[in-house]
Amino acid sequence: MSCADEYTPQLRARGYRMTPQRLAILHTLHHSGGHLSPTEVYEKALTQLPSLTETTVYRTLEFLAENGLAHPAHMGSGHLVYEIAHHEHHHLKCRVCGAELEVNHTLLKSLYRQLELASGYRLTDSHLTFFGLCPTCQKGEN
Amino acid sequence: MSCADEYTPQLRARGYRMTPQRLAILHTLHHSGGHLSPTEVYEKALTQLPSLTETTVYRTLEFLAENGLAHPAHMGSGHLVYEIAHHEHHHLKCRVCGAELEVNHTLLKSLYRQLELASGYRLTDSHLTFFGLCPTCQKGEN
DNA sequence: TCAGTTATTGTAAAAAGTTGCAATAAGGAA
DNA sequence: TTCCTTATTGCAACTTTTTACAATAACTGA
Repeated sequence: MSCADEYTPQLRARGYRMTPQRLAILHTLHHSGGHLSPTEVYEKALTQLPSLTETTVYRTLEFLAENGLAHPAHMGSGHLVYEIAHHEHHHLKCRVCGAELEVNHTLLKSLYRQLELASGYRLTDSHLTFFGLCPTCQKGEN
Repeated sequence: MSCADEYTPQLRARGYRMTPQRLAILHTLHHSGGHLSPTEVYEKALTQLPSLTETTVYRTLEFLAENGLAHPAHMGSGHLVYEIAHHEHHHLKCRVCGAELEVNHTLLKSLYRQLELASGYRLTDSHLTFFGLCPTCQKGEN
């Protein structure tokens, strides 16, 4: 199943349009395992669609995130990375060596329920990155 | 107790120095209830120390966060805000109207323990912002 | 108090991200 | 197919954030 076939209906259903730019960006996210920074997305997608603009990349990534086709993740220092929305998960990153772990969303489920109960809010999204020290770096630490 | 008296020993203990720039920034964070963006910190601190530079503000905020004197919080779209480290808490923000709620850190304690057990990491910091719909906006939503 | 060490700052330039607006083109209707 | 509406893009200017490196000044020890 092509990216076009997979994602076009999802956009149409919400009243949005599929464009070569969005397709190139979706294709890039789809075919590169992990998370990419906006610049990385731009550079990769450029080989596919040389007319692509960085502005469009930023806007499209935010657009895809708002519509659930991509997940944004905070990677510290206020930087965002994106990845295709295969499944809900979060990240746990080592402050020292940068090693990363996936945190399954099910771990957060109970926290979500508590937050919703306590606040009255309905939680929508929260691709979060937790920070800490990985086992290896803990040994070399004070 | 002045900011200088309060924070200088904490920096010294870690081998760092107190400077007029750090003091001005700490003072600014200390005396303005909520969280501030780097630009807001710069503008406010400037009245106190006209020679202050934006570069220094960025560097100092990150420095203070790393050393536990300030808390960074992800406010969506990759933007960071900072506040003085009075107590551990997180934010819950409405996607529609922007209303914000404080989430006490105790709610996250059990999640932290689970994450540490499952990963072997030692969690250090995670001033997080969760996103959702507040009760009011839920009514006006589909 | 003074000199030495080096953490910290400022400068300037680059990189990253945002915004307004006119031009373009995707998709629905005729 | 062709026209029309308007979502979407590109451009250009702007704001925000980062980086390299030389100059400065905070603390330590004599």
